[in-house]
Amino acid sequence: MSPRNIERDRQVREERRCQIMGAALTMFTKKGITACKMSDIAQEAGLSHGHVYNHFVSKEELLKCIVFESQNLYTMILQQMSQIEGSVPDKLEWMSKAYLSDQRSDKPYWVILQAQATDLLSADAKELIQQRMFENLQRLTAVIQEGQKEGTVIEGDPQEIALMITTLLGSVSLWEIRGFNQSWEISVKYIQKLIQKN
Amino acid sequence: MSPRNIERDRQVREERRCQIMGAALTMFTKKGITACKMSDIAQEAGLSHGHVYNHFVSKEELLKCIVFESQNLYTMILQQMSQIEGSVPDKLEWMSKAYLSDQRSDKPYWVILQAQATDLLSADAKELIQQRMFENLQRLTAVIQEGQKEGTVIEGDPQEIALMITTLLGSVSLWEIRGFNQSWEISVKYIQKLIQKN
Amino acid sequence: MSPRNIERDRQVREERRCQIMGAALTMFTKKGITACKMSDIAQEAGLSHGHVYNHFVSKEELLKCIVFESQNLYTMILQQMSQIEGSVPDKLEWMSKAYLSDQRSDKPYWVILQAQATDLLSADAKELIQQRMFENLQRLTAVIQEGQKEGTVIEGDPQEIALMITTLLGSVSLWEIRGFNQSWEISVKYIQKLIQKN
Amino acid sequence: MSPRNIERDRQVREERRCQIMGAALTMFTKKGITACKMSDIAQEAGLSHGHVYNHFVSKEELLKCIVFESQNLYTMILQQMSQIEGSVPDKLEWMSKAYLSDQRSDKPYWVILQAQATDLLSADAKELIQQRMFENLQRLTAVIQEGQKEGTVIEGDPQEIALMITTLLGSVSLWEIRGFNQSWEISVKYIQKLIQKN
DNA sequence: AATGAATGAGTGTTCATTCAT
DNA sequence: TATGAATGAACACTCATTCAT
Repeated sequence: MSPRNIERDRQVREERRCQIMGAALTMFTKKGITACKMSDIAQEAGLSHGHVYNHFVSKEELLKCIVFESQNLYTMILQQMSQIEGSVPDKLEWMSKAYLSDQRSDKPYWVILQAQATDLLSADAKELIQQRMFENLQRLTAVIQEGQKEGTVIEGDPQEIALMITTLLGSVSLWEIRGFNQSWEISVKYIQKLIQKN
Repeated sequence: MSPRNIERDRQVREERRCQIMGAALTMFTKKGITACKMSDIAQEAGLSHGHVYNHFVSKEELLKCIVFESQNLYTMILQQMSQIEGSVPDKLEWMSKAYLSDQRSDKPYWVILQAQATDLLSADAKELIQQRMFENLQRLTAVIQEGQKEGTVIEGDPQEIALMITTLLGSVSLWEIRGFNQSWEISVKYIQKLIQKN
Repeated sequence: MSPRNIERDRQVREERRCQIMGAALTMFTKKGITACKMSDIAQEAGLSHGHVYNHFVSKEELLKCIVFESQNLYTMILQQMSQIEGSVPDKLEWMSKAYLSDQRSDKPYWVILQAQATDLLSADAKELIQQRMFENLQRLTAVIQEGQKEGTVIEGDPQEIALMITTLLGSVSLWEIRGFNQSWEISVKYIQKLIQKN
Repeated sequence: MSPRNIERDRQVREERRCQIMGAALTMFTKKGITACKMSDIAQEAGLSHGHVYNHFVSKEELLKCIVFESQNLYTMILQQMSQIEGSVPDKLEWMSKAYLSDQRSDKPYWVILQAQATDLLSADAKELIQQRMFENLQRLTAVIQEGQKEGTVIEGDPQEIALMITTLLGSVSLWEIRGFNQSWEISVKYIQKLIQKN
């Protein structure tokens, strides 16, 4: 009735939404997006499967939201990196650590990978995901160019280099899933090596 | 008694088997292993879905065979690499090209990745896949050690280096799936960069 | 070419037919007629499943032949009984023993029972089976009447009594299948008791 | 939280369960357990086939429940029989009528028979069914012994006699299925005859 | 909002039957 | 005759989605 309650309701609703998305990311990671049932997600989130549909109209919609959210997080990391003080290699080191340490058992990269390879999503949705990926790639490319200008990053097509780093980070994040018990931390120095000028 | 040509039959049977496995690798790559139907595979192979079961008792069995076959191919590439004349960086270059060029639209790495994350396979099967992965990693590690001895490869834990190379190769092989149109060929020089002594 | 060979061929063919029918009776008993595959039968008979179709056009046909054969055997037992020297109770005792001892692990009654309750057979076929059953029932009824005339069998509707005996014999033959380890032999004396005049 | 009436839900759920079990007994009787489809049962029960699985995890499970339920009903009849006033022959007469009249077109004995002979059920399940059958046989045996003590039942191994009665009841209950139109009622006097002292 | 009963399209798998050899 | 590769209709079972309460 009072505006207080309306605001409160909106907040609660938003919380539920996050709760579901978190649960979905966890379960999509654990079971794979096709094998993961809506009821798995609901159970992980602690509510009934019917109720999930009060927040997301379909599994497809839910997946899209998760993917976009994950991409936004990556965008934010890239933006924060730009504002780091220091050389470009320093920035990249910070970014690598931020990207890899952020994840516990959830693997957003893994979910995006599956999303791009399933037919649960429409071609349009996939296109949009890809476009956002490119935007993030451009953000990284810009930093690489900056590094080449300041002479701290190897020569070569900056987009190639950015692509190399992005995909390598993703693959490293999958070590846990694949049964490699190495910590992601060791990868940071090799990524540095990859871009450093001799 | 039998009016059939036993030897001929055996050959045809073997061919059909390969045909099915090829089709399965293609379709698993294209649709994802869970979303890919047995009838998709049958259609791609040009036979009825029922007949697939005369060669593989289940989808699980078929997946296992494909994964093992793919791992065997990688093993063979690693073994051939060892016998290449030249320095270790030369060997690694040959191996990278062999690994990446071998694939057209089929992405064995992608299928293995999914296989490790699906619950279509039993824990036992996954364990076996992982074990074979480690064996291949050891083969690569040995070559890295050789390179360190001959002084052409950077110092550092050789297994870490091998893991980085493996990871990089895998991540590059997914470019096509993810909608990056860059050719894999540019990646070879980065592997060289990764291992080169400064 | 020679009549010798033609005759010989006919014999061999007839043997094959019996072989298949025997295998089918065994396997229908063991697995149930719906669950029993044509290839189970072929394997038991020692030939390929395709070859079964050179002797029986379908599973339905094969089942019908077995049922008719089993009914014929029962008919023969009933006919032989009529020619036994002695009182009607003696005849019935002989018949009970002949019926029950004839079977090893094959249970013709069990197969007929299933045949009457499955939709593998057409209504027409079931009707025919039932008609033959009635014919056999009439044969037994006649003997009961004879016994009533000679004063060795209880009064009452002779067809009722015949039905009682027939179905009881069938059920006793199923003891083995049902896990009762009692020998069928003990049942004979109770059947005697059932019909004897006080 | 829940806008549902828990108690009401439980009741409805229980009703549905009974409804399905009843439909399954009917259809298993009519078509045979292997030939009977889950959707036949669902249709008979007036709901979708998918929903059956919300109550029984599999066809096997459903069959087991029906068999156990049928055996429990028989157990109850045997227990009630023990408390009947009168001689043992009176008790047996009551029991025979209770057993045979209870069934309309459903034939629990027929379903149990099939259950013991199909490979739909595991060996363990079959064992359990058999064990319960023996328990019921023992209950009947005890009554026979009682009759022998009071001098109203013939001498002889009481378990043999109990087995004969059980067998006879079963065989009579199949008359309808086998196309014999005789009423079961006539059979009651034969059971009396079977046990009566001369 | 919140639940879970209910639906039915969809998928893996089986098996009777056909037919080229 | 004899084989087994090949087909496809059929069925058990699953799960996203809907909706009455």
